[in-house]
Amino acid sequence: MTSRDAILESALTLFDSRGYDAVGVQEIVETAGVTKPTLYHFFGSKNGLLETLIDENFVGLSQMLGEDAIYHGDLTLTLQKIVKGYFKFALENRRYYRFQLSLWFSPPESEAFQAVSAINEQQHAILEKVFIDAVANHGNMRGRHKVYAATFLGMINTYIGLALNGYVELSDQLVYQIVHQFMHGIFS
Amino acid sequence: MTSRDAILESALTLFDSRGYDAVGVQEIVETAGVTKPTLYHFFGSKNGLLETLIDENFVGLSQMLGEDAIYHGDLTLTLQKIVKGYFKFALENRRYYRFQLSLWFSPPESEAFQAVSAINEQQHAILEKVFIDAVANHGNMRGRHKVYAATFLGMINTYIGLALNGYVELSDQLVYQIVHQFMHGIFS
DNA sequence: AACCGAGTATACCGTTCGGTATATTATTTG
DNA sequence: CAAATAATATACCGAACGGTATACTCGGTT
Repeated sequence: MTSRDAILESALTLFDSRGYDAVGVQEIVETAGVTKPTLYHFFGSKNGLLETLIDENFVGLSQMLGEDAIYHGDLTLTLQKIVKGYFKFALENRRYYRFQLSLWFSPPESEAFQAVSAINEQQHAILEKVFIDAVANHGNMRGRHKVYAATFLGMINTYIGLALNGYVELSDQLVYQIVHQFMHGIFS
Repeated sequence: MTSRDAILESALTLFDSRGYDAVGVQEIVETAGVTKPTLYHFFGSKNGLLETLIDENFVGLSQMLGEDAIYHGDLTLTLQKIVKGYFKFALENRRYYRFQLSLWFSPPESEAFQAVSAINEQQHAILEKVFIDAVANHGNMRGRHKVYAATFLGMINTYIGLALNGYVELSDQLVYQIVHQFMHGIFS
Protein backbone atom coordinates (compact mmCIF):
# COMPACT_ATOMS: atom_id res chain seq x y z
CA MET A 1 0.00 0.00 0.00
CA THR A 2 1.30 3.45 -0.89
CA SER A 3 1.84 6.09 1.77
CA ARG A 4 -1.06 8.08 0.34
CA ASP A 5 -3.47 5.18 0.68
CA ALA A 6 -2.17 4.33 4.14
CA ILE A 7 -2.93 7.87 5.28
CA LEU A 8 -6.44 7.81 3.81
CA GLU A 9 -7.06 4.42 5.38
CA SER A 10 -5.90 5.48 8.84
CA ALA A 11 -7.77 8.76 8.64
CA LEU A 12 -11.04 7.00 7.76
CA THR A 13 -10.70 4.58 10.67
CA LEU A 14 -9.86 7.30 13.17
CA PHE A 15 -12.40 9.86 11.96
CA ASP A 16 -15.09 7.19 11.97
CA SER A 17 -14.42 6.10 15.53
CA ARG A 18 -13.69 9.42 17.26
CA GLY A 19 -14.66 12.22 14.85
CA TYR A 20 -12.73 14.65 12.67
CA ASP A 21 -12.02 17.32 15.28
CA ALA A 22 -10.97 14.90 18.00
CA VAL A 23 -8.22 13.29 15.89
CA GLY A 24 -4.89 15.03 15.37
CA VAL A 25 -2.67 14.70 12.33
CA GLN A 26 0.10 13.30 14.50
CA GLU A 27 -2.00 10.27 15.38
CA ILE A 28 -3.01 9.77 11.76
CA VAL A 29 0.54 9.66 10.46
CA GLU A 30 1.69 7.42 13.30
CA THR A 31 -1.09 4.94 12.56
CA ALA A 32 -0.25 5.08 8.87
CA GLY A 33 3.45 4.60 9.53
CA VAL A 34 4.57 7.82 7.88
CA THR A 35 5.61 11.27 9.05
CA LYS A 36 3.80 14.58 8.98
CA PRO A 37 5.47 16.18 5.95
CA THR A 38 4.31 13.19 3.91
CA LEU A 39 0.71 13.92 4.80
CA TYR A 40 1.16 17.59 3.95
CA HIS A 41 2.87 16.65 0.73
CA PHE A 42 -0.18 14.74 -0.50
CA PHE A 43 -3.07 16.65 1.02
CA GLY A 44 -1.85 20.15 1.86
CA SER A 45 -3.76 20.38 5.12
CA LYS A 46 -5.85 18.38 7.53
CA ASN A 47 -8.93 19.81 5.87
CA GLY A 48 -7.60 18.85 2.45
CA LEU A 49 -7.24 15.30 3.72
CA LEU A 50 -10.87 15.34 4.84
CA GLU A 51 -12.06 16.65 1.48
CA THR A 52 -10.06 14.07 -0.44
CA LEU A 53 -11.32 11.32 1.84
CA ILE A 54 -14.95 12.29 1.26
CA ASP A 55 -14.62 12.92 -2.45
CA GLU A 56 -12.83 9.67 -3.25
CA ASN A 57 -15.23 7.57 -1.20
CA PHE A 58 -18.31 9.35 -2.50
CA VAL A 59 -17.65 8.61 -6.18
CA GLY A 60 -19.09 5.13 -5.79
CA LEU A 61 -22.37 6.48 -4.50
CA SER A 62 -22.34 9.18 -7.14
CA GLN A 63 -21.92 6.61 -9.91
CA MET A 64 -24.80 4.57 -8.55
CA LEU A 65 -27.05 7.62 -8.50
CA GLY A 66 -26.04 8.49 -12.04
CA GLU A 67 -27.16 5.07 -13.20
CA ASP A 68 -30.17 4.34 -11.01
CA ALA A 69 -31.69 7.72 -10.18
CA ILE A 70 -33.34 8.20 -13.55
CA TYR A 71 -37.10 8.38 -13.86
CA HIS A 72 -38.46 6.17 -16.65
CA GLY A 73 -42.16 6.34 -15.95
CA ASP A 74 -42.41 4.13 -12.89
CA LEU A 75 -41.64 6.12 -9.75
CA THR A 76 -41.93 3.19 -7.35
CA LEU A 77 -39.48 1.17 -9.40
CA THR A 78 -36.99 4.03 -9.62
CA LEU A 79 -37.11 4.64 -5.88
CA GLN A 80 -36.59 0.94 -5.21
CA LYS A 81 -33.50 0.94 -7.39
CA ILE A 82 -32.17 3.97 -5.53
CA VAL A 83 -32.76 2.48 -2.09
CA LYS A 84 -31.19 -0.77 -3.21
CA GLY A 85 -28.18 1.19 -4.47
CA TYR A 86 -27.80 3.04 -1.19
CA PHE A 87 -28.02 -0.20 0.78
CA LYS A 88 -25.41 -1.87 -1.41
CA PHE A 89 -23.05 1.07 -1.13
CA ALA A 90 -23.50 1.38 2.64
CA LEU A 91 -22.77 -2.32 3.15
CA GLU A 92 -19.71 -2.23 0.92
CA ASN A 93 -18.40 0.93 2.58
CA ARG A 94 -19.59 0.54 6.15
CA ARG A 95 -16.91 2.67 7.80
CA TYR A 96 -17.23 5.45 5.27
CA TYR A 97 -21.02 5.50 5.32
CA ARG A 98 -21.07 5.60 9.10
CA PHE A 99 -18.68 8.53 8.94
CA GLN A 100 -20.82 10.27 6.32
CA LEU A 101 -23.87 9.68 8.52
CA SER A 102 -22.10 11.29 11.46
CA LEU A 103 -21.62 14.38 9.31
CA TRP A 104 -25.26 14.41 8.21
CA PHE A 105 -26.41 16.91 10.87
CA SER A 106 -23.00 18.37 11.61
CA PRO A 107 -22.90 21.98 12.85
CA PRO A 108 -23.22 24.48 9.99
CA GLU A 109 -20.00 26.31 10.73
CA SER A 110 -17.82 23.27 11.34
CA GLU A 111 -15.13 22.32 8.84
CA ALA A 112 -16.79 18.95 8.44
CA PHE A 113 -20.04 20.57 7.31
CA GLN A 114 -18.31 22.54 4.58
CA ALA A 115 -16.75 19.33 3.36
CA VAL A 116 -20.00 17.35 3.17
CA SER A 117 -22.25 20.13 1.94
CA ALA A 118 -21.04 19.59 -1.62
CA ILE A 119 -21.92 15.90 -1.71
CA ASN A 120 -25.17 16.57 0.15
CA GLU A 121 -26.24 19.06 -2.48
CA GLN A 122 -25.28 16.65 -5.22
CA GLN A 123 -27.47 13.92 -3.75
CA HIS A 124 -30.37 16.31 -3.26
CA ALA A 125 -30.08 17.66 -6.79
CA ILE A 126 -30.22 14.19 -8.33
CA LEU A 127 -33.10 13.04 -6.16
CA GLU A 128 -35.03 16.26 -6.77
CA LYS A 129 -34.71 15.71 -10.48
CA VAL A 130 -36.34 12.30 -10.12
CA PHE A 131 -39.36 13.84 -8.41
CA ILE A 132 -39.54 16.73 -10.87
CA ASP A 133 -39.55 14.34 -13.81
CA ALA A 134 -42.26 12.32 -12.11
CA VAL A 135 -44.52 15.34 -11.69
CA ALA A 136 -46.08 14.82 -15.12
CA ASN A 137 -47.44 11.48 -13.99
CA HIS A 138 -48.28 12.50 -10.42
CA GLY A 139 -49.90 15.92 -10.54
CA ASN A 140 -50.24 16.35 -6.79
CA MET A 141 -46.47 16.40 -6.30
CA ARG A 142 -45.95 19.80 -7.89
CA GLY A 143 -43.66 22.13 -5.97
CA ARG A 144 -42.85 19.57 -3.31
CA HIS A 145 -39.81 17.97 -4.91
CA LYS A 146 -37.37 19.50 -2.39
CA VAL A 147 -39.28 18.16 0.58
CA TYR A 148 -39.69 14.78 -1.06
CA ALA A 149 -35.99 14.44 -1.83
CA ALA A 150 -35.02 15.40 1.71
CA THR A 151 -37.62 13.14 3.28
CA PHE A 152 -36.68 10.21 1.08
CA LEU A 153 -32.99 10.59 1.85
CA GLY A 154 -33.87 10.97 5.51
CA MET A 155 -35.73 7.68 5.53
CA ILE A 156 -32.90 5.92 3.72
CA ASN A 157 -30.32 7.25 6.15
CA THR A 158 -32.47 6.39 9.15
CA TYR A 159 -32.73 2.76 8.09
CA ILE A 160 -29.06 2.51 7.16
CA GLY A 161 -28.17 3.96 10.54
CA LEU A 162 -30.37 1.32 12.16
CA ALA A 163 -28.68 -1.39 10.12
CA LEU A 164 -25.16 -0.15 10.86
CA ASN A 165 -26.03 -0.46 14.56
CA GLY A 166 -27.45 -3.94 14.15
CA TYR A 167 -31.13 -3.10 14.57
CA VAL A 168 -32.30 -4.24 11.15
CA GLU A 169 -31.02 -6.10 8.11
CA LEU A 170 -30.85 -4.30 4.79
CA SER A 171 -32.91 -6.86 2.88
CA ASP A 172 -34.82 -6.56 -0.38
CA GLN A 173 -37.98 -6.77 1.66
CA LEU A 174 -36.93 -3.68 3.59
CA VAL A 175 -36.30 -1.89 0.29
CA TYR A 176 -39.86 -2.59 -0.75
CA GLN A 177 -41.21 -1.58 2.65
CA ILE A 178 -39.38 1.75 2.72
CA VAL A 179 -40.50 2.78 -0.76
CA HIS A 180 -44.03 1.64 -0.02
CA GLN A 181 -44.02 3.55 3.25
CA PHE A 182 -42.61 6.65 1.60
CA MET A 183 -45.11 6.62 -1.26
CA HIS A 184 -47.95 6.11 1.17
CA GLY A 185 -46.76 9.09 3.22
CA ILE A 186 -46.82 11.24 0.11
CA PHE A 187 -50.14 10.30 -1.43
CA SER A 188 -52.35 10.31 1.64
CA MET B 1 -27.84 36.12 34.58
CA THR B 2 -25.55 34.16 36.85
CA SER B 3 -22.07 33.13 35.72
CA ARG B 4 -23.20 29.52 35.64
CA ASP B 5 -26.06 30.27 33.29
CA ALA B 6 -23.87 32.51 31.15
CA ILE B 7 -21.43 29.65 30.66
CA LEU B 8 -24.18 27.18 29.76
CA GLU B 9 -25.70 29.70 27.37
CA SER B 10 -22.41 30.44 25.60
CA ALA B 11 -21.48 26.77 25.45
CA LEU B 12 -24.81 25.87 23.84
CA THR B 13 -24.45 28.55 21.18
CA LEU B 14 -20.86 27.62 20.36
CA PHE B 15 -21.33 23.84 20.45
CA ASP B 16 -24.40 24.18 18.25
CA SER B 17 -22.66 26.22 15.61
CA ARG B 18 -19.23 24.59 15.46
CA GLY B 19 -19.41 21.35 17.45
CA TYR B 20 -18.14 20.21 20.85
CA ASP B 21 -14.58 19.28 19.86
CA ALA B 22 -13.95 22.36 17.77
CA VAL B 23 -14.72 24.78 20.61
CA GLY B 24 -12.20 25.42 23.38
CA VAL B 25 -13.00 26.34 26.95
CA GLN B 26 -11.13 29.62 26.52
CA GLU B 27 -13.59 30.79 23.89
CA ILE B 28 -16.54 29.69 26.01
CA VAL B 29 -15.49 31.68 29.05
CA GLU B 30 -14.62 34.74 26.96
CA THR B 31 -18.06 34.68 25.33
CA ALA B 32 -19.66 34.25 28.74
CA GLY B 33 -17.62 37.09 30.24
CA VAL B 34 -16.00 34.97 32.95
CA THR B 35 -12.65 33.29 33.48
CA LYS B 36 -11.59 29.69 33.26
CA PRO B 37 -11.51 28.80 36.95
CA THR B 38 -15.14 29.85 37.20
CA LEU B 39 -16.07 27.26 34.59
CA TYR B 40 -14.06 24.61 36.38
CA HIS B 41 -15.60 25.60 39.69
CA PHE B 42 -19.10 24.87 38.43
CA PHE B 43 -18.56 22.00 36.00
CA GLY B 44 -15.26 20.36 36.89
CA SER B 45 -14.24 19.74 33.30
CA LYS B 46 -15.19 20.50 29.73
CA ASN B 47 -16.88 17.13 29.60
CA GLY B 48 -18.76 17.89 32.80
CA LEU B 49 -20.04 21.05 31.17
CA LEU B 50 -21.27 19.03 28.20
CA GLU B 51 -23.05 16.52 30.43
CA THR B 52 -24.69 19.24 32.49
CA LEU B 53 -25.74 21.06 29.32
CA ILE B 54 -27.38 17.95 27.91
CA ASP B 55 -28.97 16.81 31.16
CA GLU B 56 -30.49 20.16 32.05
CA ASN B 57 -31.89 20.72 28.58
CA PHE B 58 -33.18 17.18 28.25
CA VAL B 59 -35.38 17.28 31.33
CA GLY B 60 -38.10 19.07 29.37
CA LEU B 61 -38.22 16.31 26.79
CA SER B 62 -38.05 13.70 29.52
CA GLN B 63 -41.03 15.22 31.31
CA MET B 64 -43.02 15.28 28.11
CA LEU B 65 -42.30 11.60 27.50
CA GLY B 66 -43.25 10.77 31.06
CA GLU B 67 -46.65 12.34 30.53
CA ASP B 68 -47.45 11.52 26.91
CA ALA B 69 -45.67 8.23 26.19
CA ILE B 70 -48.16 6.05 28.01
CA TYR B 71 -50.22 3.52 26.11
CA HIS B 72 -53.91 3.66 27.00
CA GLY B 73 -55.36 1.39 24.36
CA ASP B 74 -55.11 3.62 21.29
CA LEU B 75 -51.63 3.35 19.74
CA THR B 76 -52.25 5.91 17.00
CA LEU B 77 -53.40 8.47 19.53
CA THR B 78 -50.43 7.82 21.81
CA LEU B 79 -47.94 8.18 18.97
CA GLN B 80 -49.59 11.41 17.86
CA LYS B 81 -49.22 12.84 21.35
CA ILE B 82 -45.55 11.83 21.38
CA VAL B 83 -44.80 13.38 17.99
CA LYS B 84 -46.64 16.54 19.01
CA GLY B 85 -44.56 16.65 22.19
CA TYR B 86 -41.31 16.28 20.28
CA PHE B 87 -42.31 19.02 17.85
CA LYS B 88 -43.23 21.38 20.66
CA PHE B 89 -39.99 20.72 22.49
CA ALA B 90 -37.86 21.10 19.35
CA LEU B 91 -39.48 24.42 18.51
CA GLU B 92 -39.10 25.74 22.05
CA ASN B 93 -35.46 24.58 22.24
CA ARG B 94 -34.27 24.97 18.67
CA ARG B 95 -30.59 25.45 19.41
CA TYR B 96 -30.49 22.57 21.86
CA TYR B 97 -32.42 20.18 19.67
CA ARG B 98 -30.21 20.98 16.70
CA PHE B 99 -27.22 20.22 18.89
CA GLN B 100 -28.79 16.99 20.11
CA LEU B 101 -29.48 16.04 16.50
CA SER B 102 -25.84 16.64 15.59
CA LEU B 103 -24.92 14.11 18.28
CA TRP B 104 -27.46 11.55 17.04
CA PHE B 105 -24.97 9.60 14.89
CA SER B 106 -21.83 10.82 16.63
CA PRO B 107 -18.81 8.49 16.54
CA PRO B 108 -19.09 5.73 19.16
CA GLU B 109 -15.82 6.55 20.89
CA SER B 110 -16.20 10.30 20.99
CA GLU B 111 -16.85 12.09 24.27
CA ALA B 112 -20.04 13.47 22.81
CA PHE B 113 -21.41 9.98 22.19
CA GLN B 114 -20.83 8.93 25.78
CA ALA B 115 -22.71 12.03 26.88
CA VAL B 116 -25.79 11.45 24.70
CA SER B 117 -25.96 7.69 25.03
CA ALA B 118 -27.69 8.03 28.38
CA ILE B 119 -30.50 10.21 27.07
CA ASN B 120 -30.75 8.11 23.92
CA GLU B 121 -31.27 4.98 25.95
CA GLN B 122 -33.83 6.74 28.08
CA GLN B 123 -35.85 7.76 25.03
CA HIS B 124 -35.60 4.27 23.54
CA ALA B 125 -36.66 2.62 26.80
CA ILE B 126 -39.77 4.76 27.11
CA LEU B 127 -40.76 4.32 23.47
CA GLU B 128 -40.14 0.59 23.60
CA LYS B 129 -42.46 0.31 26.57
CA VAL B 130 -45.22 1.94 24.54
CA PHE B 131 -44.87 -0.69 21.84
CA ILE B 132 -44.58 -3.54 24.33
CA ASP B 133 -47.76 -2.45 26.07
CA ALA B 134 -49.49 -2.25 22.71
CA VAL B 135 -48.56 -5.80 21.80
CA ALA B 136 -51.67 -7.18 23.48
CA ASN B 137 -53.82 -5.29 21.00
CA HIS B 138 -51.56 -5.74 17.97
CA GLY B 139 -50.33 -9.32 17.96
CA ASN B 140 -48.11 -8.98 14.92
CA MET B 141 -45.80 -6.53 16.71
CA ARG B 142 -44.33 -9.11 19.06
CA GLY B 143 -40.55 -8.97 19.41
CA ARG B 144 -40.20 -5.94 17.17
CA HIS B 145 -40.51 -3.23 19.78
CA LYS B 146 -36.81 -2.28 19.59
CA VAL B 147 -36.94 -1.75 15.85
CA TYR B 148 -40.20 0.14 16.10
CA ALA B 149 -38.90 2.49 18.74
CA ALA B 150 -35.75 3.22 16.76
CA THR B 151 -37.63 3.67 13.50
CA PHE B 152 -40.23 5.91 15.08
CA LEU B 153 -37.60 8.13 16.69
CA GLY B 154 -35.71 8.15 13.40
CA MET B 155 -38.73 9.45 11.54
CA ILE B 156 -39.38 12.11 14.17
CA ASN B 157 -35.78 13.29 14.07
CA THR B 158 -35.73 13.28 10.28
CA TYR B 159 -38.72 15.60 10.10
CA ILE B 160 -37.49 17.84 12.89
CA GLY B 161 -34.17 18.12 11.08
CA LEU B 162 -36.04 19.09 7.94
CA ALA B 163 -38.00 21.70 9.87
CA LEU B 164 -34.94 23.13 11.62
CA ASN B 165 -33.46 23.68 8.16
CA GLY B 166 -36.62 25.31 6.83
CA TYR B 167 -37.80 22.49 4.58
CA VAL B 168 -41.11 21.81 6.32
CA GLU B 169 -43.32 23.27 9.00
CA LEU B 170 -44.03 21.26 12.12
CA SER B 171 -47.82 21.44 11.84
CA ASP B 172 -50.52 19.26 13.37
CA GLN B 173 -51.15 17.94 9.89
CA LEU B 174 -47.56 16.71 9.72
CA VAL B 175 -48.00 15.00 13.08
CA TYR B 176 -50.94 13.06 11.68
CA GLN B 177 -49.05 12.25 8.47
CA ILE B 178 -45.98 10.93 10.26
CA VAL B 179 -47.93 8.65 12.57
CA HIS B 180 -50.09 7.46 9.70
CA GLN B 181 -47.00 6.82 7.59
CA PHE B 182 -45.28 5.00 10.42
CA MET B 183 -48.26 2.79 11.22
CA HIS B 184 -48.70 1.96 7.56
CA GLY B 185 -45.03 0.98 7.32
CA ILE B 186 -45.49 -1.41 10.23
CA PHE B 187 -48.74 -3.12 9.34
CA SER B 188 -48.18 -3.76 5.65
C1' DA C 1 27.56 11.96 -15.27
C1' DA C 2 24.48 15.59 -14.08
C1' DC C 3 20.16 16.77 -13.03
C1' DC C 4 15.37 16.83 -11.57
C1' DG C 5 11.30 16.14 -9.07
C1' DA C 6 8.66 13.10 -6.04
C1' DG C 7 8.72 11.33 -1.55
C1' DT C 8 10.26 11.34 3.07
C1' DA C 9 12.75 12.33 7.74
C1' DT C 10 14.54 15.43 11.50
C1' DA C 11 13.64 19.00 14.09
C1' DC C 12 11.35 22.84 14.97
C1' DC C 13 7.71 26.93 14.86
C1' DG C 14 4.06 29.72 17.43
C1' DT C 15 -0.46 28.87 19.25
C1' DT C 16 -3.93 26.74 21.65
C1' DC C 17 -5.37 22.95 24.26
C1' DG C 18 -7.59 21.34 28.93
C1' DG C 19 -6.61 22.10 33.48
C1' DT C 20 -4.75 24.15 38.09
C1' DA C 21 -2.13 26.40 42.29
C1' DT C 22 -2.81 30.31 44.77
C1' DA C 23 -4.94 34.24 46.33
C1' DT C 24 -8.73 37.47 46.80
C1' DT C 25 -13.39 38.94 47.12
C1' DA C 26 -18.42 38.31 48.17
C1' DT C 27 -21.86 35.94 50.56
C1' DT C 28 -23.82 33.29 53.76
C1' DT C 29 -23.98 31.23 58.46
C1' DG C 30 -23.03 30.72 63.49
C1' DC D 1 -18.90 40.38 64.36
C1' DA D 2 -16.34 36.31 63.10
C1' DA D 3 -15.82 32.17 60.77
C1' DA D 4 -16.65 29.53 57.01
C1' DT D 5 -17.95 28.80 52.39
C1' DA D 6 -18.83 30.01 47.64
C1' DA D 7 -17.33 32.52 43.70
C1' DT D 8 -13.95 34.68 41.05
C1' DA D 9 -9.25 36.52 39.21
C1' DT D 10 -4.14 36.28 38.06
C1' DA D 11 -0.89 33.69 36.33
C1' DC D 12 0.77 29.67 35.05
C1' DC D 13 1.50 24.37 33.67
C1' DG D 14 2.91 20.59 30.35
C1' DA D 15 1.11 18.61 26.34
C1' DA D 16 -0.80 18.60 22.03
C1' DC D 17 -2.31 21.25 18.22
C1' DG D 18 -1.72 22.29 12.87
C1' DG D 19 1.88 23.38 10.05
C1' DT D 20 6.76 24.08 8.00
C1' DA D 21 11.95 24.99 6.85
C1' DT D 22 15.50 22.22 5.51
C1' DA D 23 17.81 18.51 3.86
C1' DC D 24 18.23 13.97 2.28
C1' DT D 25 17.23 9.71 -0.66
C1' DC D 26 16.16 7.70 -4.84
C1' DG D 27 14.23 6.35 -9.53
C1' DG D 28 13.97 8.16 -13.91
C1' DT D 29 15.50 11.65 -17.76
C1' DT D 30 18.74 14.13 -20.47
